[in-house]
Order: sequence, then C-alpha cells, then structure tokens
Amino acid sequence: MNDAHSLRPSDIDLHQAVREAVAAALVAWSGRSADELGLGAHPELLAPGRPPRPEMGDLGISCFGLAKPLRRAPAEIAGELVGPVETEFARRAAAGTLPGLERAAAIGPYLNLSFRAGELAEWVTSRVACGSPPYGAPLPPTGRRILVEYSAPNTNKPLHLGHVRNNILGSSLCAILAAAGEEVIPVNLVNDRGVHIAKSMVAYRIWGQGATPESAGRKGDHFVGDFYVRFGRELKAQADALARERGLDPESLDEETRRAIEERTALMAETRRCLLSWEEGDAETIALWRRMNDWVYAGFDETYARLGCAFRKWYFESETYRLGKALVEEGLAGGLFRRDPDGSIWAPFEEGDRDGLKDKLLLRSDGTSVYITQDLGTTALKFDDFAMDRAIFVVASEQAHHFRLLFRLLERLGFPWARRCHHLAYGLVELPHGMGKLKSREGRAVDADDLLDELAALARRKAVDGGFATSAGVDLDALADAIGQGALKMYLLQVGAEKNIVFDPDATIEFEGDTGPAVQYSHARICSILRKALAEGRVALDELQTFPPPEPFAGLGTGSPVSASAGGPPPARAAAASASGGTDGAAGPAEAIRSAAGLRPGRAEARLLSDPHEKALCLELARFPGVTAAAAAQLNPAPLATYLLDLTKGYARFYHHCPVLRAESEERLRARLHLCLAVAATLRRGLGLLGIEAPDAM
RNA sequence: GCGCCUGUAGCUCAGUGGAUAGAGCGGCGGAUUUCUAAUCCGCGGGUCGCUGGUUCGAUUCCAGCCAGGCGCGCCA
Repeated sequence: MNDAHSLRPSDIDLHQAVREAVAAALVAWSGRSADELGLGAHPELLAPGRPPRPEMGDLGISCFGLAKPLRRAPAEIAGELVGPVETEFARRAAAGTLPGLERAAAIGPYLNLSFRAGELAEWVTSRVACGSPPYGAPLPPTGRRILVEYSAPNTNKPLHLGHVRNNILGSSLCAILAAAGEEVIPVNLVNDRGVHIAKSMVAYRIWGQGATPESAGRKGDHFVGDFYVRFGRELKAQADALARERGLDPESLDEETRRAIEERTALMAETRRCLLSWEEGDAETIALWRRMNDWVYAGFDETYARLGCAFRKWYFESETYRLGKALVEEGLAGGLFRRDPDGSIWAPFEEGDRDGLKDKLLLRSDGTSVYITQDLGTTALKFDDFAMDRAIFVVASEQAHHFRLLFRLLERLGFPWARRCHHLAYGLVELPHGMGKLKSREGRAVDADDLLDELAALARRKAVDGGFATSAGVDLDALADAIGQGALKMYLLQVGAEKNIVFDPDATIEFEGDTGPAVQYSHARICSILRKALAEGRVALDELQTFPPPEPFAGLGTGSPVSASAGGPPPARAAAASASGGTDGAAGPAEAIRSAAGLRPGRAEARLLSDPHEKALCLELARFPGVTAAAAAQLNPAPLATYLLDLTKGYARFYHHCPVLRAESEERLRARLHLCLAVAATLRRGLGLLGIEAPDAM
C-alpha cells in the first residue's frame, strides 16, 4: 500500500522524469511557482518530444508555451534554461533518478537534451527488468473498477470476422486497463433468444433427425449455424413459390414485399409457434433450446480460448429481456415519458435535440419491450452487480445512435452513473469489391474459426518453406496458430478503432514488414541469442533476475457458461503460450528466458552501451510506460501496437549493427545481452497486452 | 433532411497546435554464405479532400463545402 502511494510514474518513465526535472529547473530559474507558469493546468507543456534529427538531441522541449507566462521570446527562454537544467539534471543523476546529461543545448526555441548513452542504458534497462513495477507489469491499483462488455454473440451461429475484431479489441483493452492498475471486469452479454434462435430450432426439428455435434462430427456452434443457414435457404424457396403463385417475380421483389411474403410461409408460422411456446415455458421447447445453446457455448468456448478471451460474468438476454419495463413505467409515472393513445410508451426528444435524437419507442402497444428497453434494465443490473466506476460497451459503431439514446435515457431516469457509461465504437470490417459488410444472414460471412485455421495454415507453410522452427520439440501447430493470430491481431489493432477496415480474405494477412510475426520473430531471435549465451557459458543462469512472468491478462473468468457450470477442464488451447516454442525442460534456460526478463539491475556493463543504435534502442524502450498509459487513457490499443512495431524496427537495426555473441569483449557481450533481454521483455509484455503470444523460437 | 465517423505517398495506414509530415507494402538497387534473411541499408514517391477563420505558427482547433461509410419512433 505504501509502495503504491510512494510510486510515481517518473520512477520508471523517462519522459515523466525529464518533465519533472525541467519543471523544477524552470521554477528555480524563473522564481515563479509551477502554477504561475501554467504547469499545473497544462503539465503537457513540458512534454519532451523527439527532435527531427538524432544529432540534435535525444529529447527536445518546446518553449513556445512558456513565452506567454514568462513574457519572453521562446528562443531566449530555451537559451537561458540550459544552465539551470544542467544543474538540476546533475543533481538528479547523482541521486540516480535520471541518467546524466551529455549535453543540453538550445536550438532556436527548443531545449534539446542528450543523455550519456551508458547512463541512459543503465537507467532504462534496469527499470525494464526491475522497476517498481517493471515495464508492462500492472501498475499499483488505482482503486477504480471498470466493466468492459464485449463480444456479445448470438447463439444461432458461429462467431464471424466482425466478432473477431470485437473480441480482439475488447480483450486487449481489458489487458491494457488491468496493466494500468484498473480493476477490470470483462463481461459478455449473449443474445440467446428471439426469432433467429427459433429459426435454428425449427430447422433442427424438421431436418435434424436427432443428430448431435458429436454424431455429425461438427463443432457445436457450426452445427447449430448450419441449421440456421438451412432455414434461410428453405425459407427463400417457400417464399419464392408463394410469390410465383401470386404471379410475382421472386427475383424482383422489394424488401418489404419479400418480408411480407416470407411471413406467410409455413416455416415462419412454425417459427412463431416456437417462439410463443418458448415464451410460455413449454418444457419440450425449453429443453431443445437449452440443448442447442449448450452446443453453441461449447463451440464458443473453443474459439474464445483460442483467441484468449475470458469473461468474469455472462449475461443472458433470456434472463434480462424483461428487465427495463419497470424503469419505463417508473419514468412514465414520473412524467418523463408519454403514453400514446394506442398504449405505446415513448421517450420524447425536443426538435433540435443536441444529439439530433427523435422520439423513441420504449414499450410497444402490446406492452412488450424493444431492444433499448432491455438494455436500460441490463445496464442497471450491471451497476447493481458491480458498482463499477465506469462501464465500457465495445460494440460496432452502427449502434452509436442506440447507445447515445440509452445513456441519455438512463441520465433522464436519474441514474448518477449514466455519465460513466461509454460506448467504444469500432468500424465495420468490410470485404473488398463491394462484397458488402459481413452479415451472416447473407451467408457470405468470414467465419472466425475458418479464418484462424487459414492463418495458422499459412504461417505453418511459411515456417516450413522458410526452414524455420526446425528444432526438435517445437509444437508446430501451436506455433503456427500463435503466428497466424499474431498477424491478425496486429493487423486489426494497428488501425484506429473508428476506422472501417477492408479485409480481403484471399489476400489474408502479410507476415513481413510491419506485422505481428515480425515482432514475434525479433523476440524469438533474442531468446535464441540468450539460449546460446547460456549454452556456451558466456553468461551464468544465476545472473538472471527472476520475477513474476508477464502473463497476458487472463480475464479472471471462464470461457463460457458451460465450462463455468461444469467446472470442466481448462480449454485445450489455454496452454498454448507455454507450448509454443520452448525446447528445454522447465528448469532449463528457456524457462529462465520466459520467467526472467533481465540481468540483475545496475550492472556496470550497461554503461558500455554507447553505439548510436544502442542508444536509439534505449530511447525507444524508454517510451513504453508512456505509451501504455496513453493506450489505457484513450481506451485504444493502437498506440501500443505501433509502438511495438517501432521497437522491433529499432531492435532489428541494432541487431544488424551490433554483434552480441561476437562482441569485442565479454563485458560488452554482457551489456548487449542485457539490452536484448530488456527488449525481449518489453516486446513480450507489450504483445501480451495485445493478446499476442511471444514464442521462444520460430 | 438530420446525426455520427472517415478523407495524409500508387496501396494499407501511423502521426502532431510548432523544428525538413512518417512507416509498411509495391517498384528499383544493394548487404563480410547470418547471434534464425519472417532481417537490414539506399533510391524514388505528398497542394496532409477543398475553402475560409482563430493563432506568432494549422495537416492538427473552429465553420462551411465536397466525397465515402454508418445510422435516424415499434429488428436486435
């Protein structure tokens, strides 16, 4: 607890430490308080940036913002600040809280700082491994609790590409927030009732002939999805026939007419009967519904485990769809809503509402609820369950309007937490060439499992063709899946959530350049170097500093309600991370690489790191705490994804210019090993926050 | 008609109220037969959609316009 309070970001974050030091120097020099200078209100005023050319300095501070409070020209301020900054940095370097300065210089209105390379390397690498906390490990608890709802599948069909983006975004966000010290509660809200489920059930009754996923040898969610697709096909046939009976051309019906005709088919009549008997609690119908949903959950379980998604709690629409009615009645009684002559209840919005909202139906004339009614109730239920400080809904941007309405209505109903709700919208995943968006109803969706399989197969082929992963004991299947997912996740997370993505299933995903596998590859090569160093006795195992390994955020939960209630064995692929590369036993060097990420802190060898590539790499490492903090603050994994690609490029340059095992001296070898380990640890932890595995060998 | 999102290199995308706007892919030319070449180095490539405003300074903020996407009272 005390540690949590005494820890400041500047203890591990170089940029923060620099900002604080410059602020102190500025206060001392100007004789004004930080508040007078506007630093309290705008701490980013002194945020260090990167000068355009490396020879100008490692970090630069723009003095434009100081011109006004100091009533001096920016270039003058920069010039006069050089001395005080040097003094302050010298003091802090002596205390070990900052690396020493090699040079401080004003270039125009910029105050540019260069560190002594060795001290920078020592400062950064020791904090990566042994900072409190080390890079990527969870920061001390903020005391805040954040609920993140994501995935939200339907139980009539398997997950598709749209869910993949949602799941990857949602699970990564959970990991990033947890690393920032937030208590994260990942939840799933399953749409397990309604017409679409009834359609699958009707189709199964007619054509299923008592088959099961086991008897059919089909994954449960696909098994059920097949019946949903079959229903759609048969429905179209029946509707076409009906249309022809009436002398209409089935191919040229407008949507409204088609729907009207579909409603008159025998299949839809059966579907309505099914829905009704479900609502009445008919035992046979409920039993079938349970059975089919359990099949689906078993299938989801596998896919979630494979993707690394887990939930602390599952909400089911079958249990929550009646909620919200009472809130609407309450609002009506309180005069917030109005009842129309037909009995329907509405939330009125003024003409010219600030969000452009129009009157919204809350209860139909027959008293049944609509989508938003149940969401009102479900959201209230979530706050009752967890009393969280924030609720984040990871849902496609198509529903932005729905969530604006939802939050406004909750606010109107007087819930103080309504303002703490946030819709994290993400763009569509579109197919190229006007193939349209990925809706399963159109039967053209890219299936999630197929996609993962295809990527794994592609990665496997590349590994085999390229002569990779040849060492004995490598689980090629697990490795290929880790790489395929690495490619997919980095591809999706690199792009801002708000943007639509064009996804070409044929082109799939690249493995070279700015890609996940490139990052994984760098990590694997570092592991390889360390393995060799250990094997050759260049460095001893007891020189490794161990601390709890940086596991990806596990979500504190279970894969699915099925395994939750059954308390079953962990999903088959849950151990993929540890199966994906190590060639040694648990106590061997590979295990040390996994669990240990750095040499002991403060080793003098780090001071030998003076090559420009080494320095550049250290500067890149130093950005990590700030980047993860920004990702958490913005609820956006993208900055972290691009950072890891940058770090990878920095490492690759170092790798090609600075031999490690063939360094000119043993001291230098150790120093470079130290740096490599710091990079590997940072890559590993960063990848973990994106839900990407870091195999030890590729 | 209204609301929200997007518009940056041939393509896919980063980025920022400030220094000469970056990366990957694609193209071209290179790298002591490697600590794993899924790598590295070099070259070429830009009216940051258009117009105006705020500012010492705008690709970034504001307004209008253009183009594309998504949505807008009984689907979820």
